[in-house]
Amino acid sequence: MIKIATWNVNSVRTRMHAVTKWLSEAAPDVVCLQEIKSTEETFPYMEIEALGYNVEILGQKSYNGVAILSKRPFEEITKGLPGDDTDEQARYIEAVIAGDNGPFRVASIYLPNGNPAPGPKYDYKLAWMDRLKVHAKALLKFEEPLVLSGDYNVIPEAKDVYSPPDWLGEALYMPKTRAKFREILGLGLTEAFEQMDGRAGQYTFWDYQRGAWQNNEGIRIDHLLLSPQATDNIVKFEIHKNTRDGIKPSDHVPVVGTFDF
DNA sequence: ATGGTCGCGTAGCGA
Repeated sequence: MIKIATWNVNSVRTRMHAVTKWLSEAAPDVVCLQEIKSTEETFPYMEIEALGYNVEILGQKSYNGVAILSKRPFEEITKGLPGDDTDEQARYIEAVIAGDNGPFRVASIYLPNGNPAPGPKYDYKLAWMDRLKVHAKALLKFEEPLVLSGDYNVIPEAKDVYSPPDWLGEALYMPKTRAKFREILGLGLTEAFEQMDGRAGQYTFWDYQRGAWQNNEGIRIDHLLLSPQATDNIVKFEIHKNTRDGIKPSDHVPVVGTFDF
């Protein structure tokens, strides 16, 4: 069994107390981190490697930054989303890892927020989603287990947000955003959540402001997108809500899939 | 109620 998790930690250095505790307790085999807000110079390699993980990052100072942690060695690493050589934001890293019955591929994705919409930031979001679609289409041709995991900054449906009317003008919920997300799914990917759960009100993010966590005013924006070969082999899906409690939590919680790879 | 909270880095932006 391979346990694959995604977690937007909102600064890996500030979150190390929570990250090390969760890694020890949940013991995932592969972890996709987003918003590490660190470069290779400042990333806490030692503490994470001490817990038994190999670490690869695409870092950036102050903003963004993604990482993949794996108990198994990496067979291949790709840094950056193809399709725009001028894009300097660190939002994509991909790895091939050996499973028990052959290799599987995992990506750590930090899709742009896109607010305010409309505007140049929203244009960047939509263009980034187009690039992701092109790349996902190419990856699906391998016909292998593939898990595209991360903070998509997309609320797929009304059931995935506490108050849909409040989000109509938000880049995370605008019709064009959701349509593009459906286009990506339409390539032949399945959302792990929809496959295994699908209920309304299952959130992965609660804002720091306005007592959102205490009032359960959340949104579901962290997703695992699966190729058919991964969908066929998922055995468990969990949202680790308890990490939203405690001292200095991230505003996102881990989303975890277990696979018979 | 046009606020409110984080993180980075030390002003103001991004979320």
